[in-house]
Amino acid sequence: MSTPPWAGADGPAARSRPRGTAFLLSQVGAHAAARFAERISELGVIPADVGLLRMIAARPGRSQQSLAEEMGVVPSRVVALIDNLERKGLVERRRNPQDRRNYALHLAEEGTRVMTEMRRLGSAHEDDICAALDHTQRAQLAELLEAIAAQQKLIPGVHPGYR
Amino acid sequence: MSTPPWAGADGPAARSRPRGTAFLLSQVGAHAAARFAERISELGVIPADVGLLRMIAARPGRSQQSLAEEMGVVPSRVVALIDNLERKGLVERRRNPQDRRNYALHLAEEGTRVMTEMRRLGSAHEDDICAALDHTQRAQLAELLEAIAAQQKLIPGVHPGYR
DNA sequence: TATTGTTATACTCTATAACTATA
DNA sequence: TATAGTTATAGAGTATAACAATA
Repeated sequence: MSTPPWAGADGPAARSRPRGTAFLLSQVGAHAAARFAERISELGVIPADVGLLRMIAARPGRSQQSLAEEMGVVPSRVVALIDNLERKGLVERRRNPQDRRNYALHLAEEGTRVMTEMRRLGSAHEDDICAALDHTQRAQLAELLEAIAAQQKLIPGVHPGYR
Repeated sequence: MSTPPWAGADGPAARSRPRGTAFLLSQVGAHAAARFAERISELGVIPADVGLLRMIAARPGRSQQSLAEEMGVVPSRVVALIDNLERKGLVERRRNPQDRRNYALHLAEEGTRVMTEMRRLGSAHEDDICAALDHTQRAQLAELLEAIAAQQKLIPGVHPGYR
């Protein structure tokens, strides 16, 4: 790990001033993301897979192209990701008889099962990360973060770090 | 970008429930980290460099080995990072006459100048990220994040994502 | 000629392990 | 024999661009 400049110096003098909020945000955020990745690894998926599965579940039959656009990645990246999910039996590529150029992507049965597991893990993750806060504080934190997210024009549900 | 499962589904029904706090944390945190990396790129350094410079500034004369341990990376990784900083004239490798196996690392003049710039950028970054919040809210956010960081046993100033 | 998906290629990042020089 | 640092190598991840099939 490295220490960004806004982290405060190492000496006792510097320790006394409050650590930067932006640094704390990115430190705690990275920790949360790492812990989540750890958790879902037991399902054999990576964070990018989680996003793909959710996008397919939300709109079954969509094409790889549309996923690439929404994820902000190049189509060839989606090929590899879907290859993986298909090999694990989580997703099915079905030929579209109307337009045989693209695939209609669907969750396989195992994919649906994994999605259920992911929701369970997501809840546990939430409780783990917020264990230090009571119900009121969690709501407070969420409110503050949502204010930042809105002002920074972050798209709800889209995670710039998970590709 | 992908959407983790705790992000809420895409449909209107799912939109209605509050987005997970853990997701928001990692989303906003990743955004903050990316913006910071963007900012410091004008200085020609990456986040890992920033950490190295700070560690060297805090304890001049230390060895590459000690940096590797504190960063939690392999020594060969430090070689490349210091190579870069030396090539840019930010850091000097000085032979230790007592033990000619290791180097004593010091900031070069340019390195000190860059550190000053980094502090300036760090302040601007802080104001940018927290622009949506007033002074009281920033303190509140910092308090909540510090509670999480402490409970999760995060080491102050050590960023798991910046290596 | 345009579009979807795939493959080939190359580039970056990083870890492992062998190696050099010093002790 | 042990330690600090370096280099060589290989592997993962990912983007670019050429390509095949279909429209």
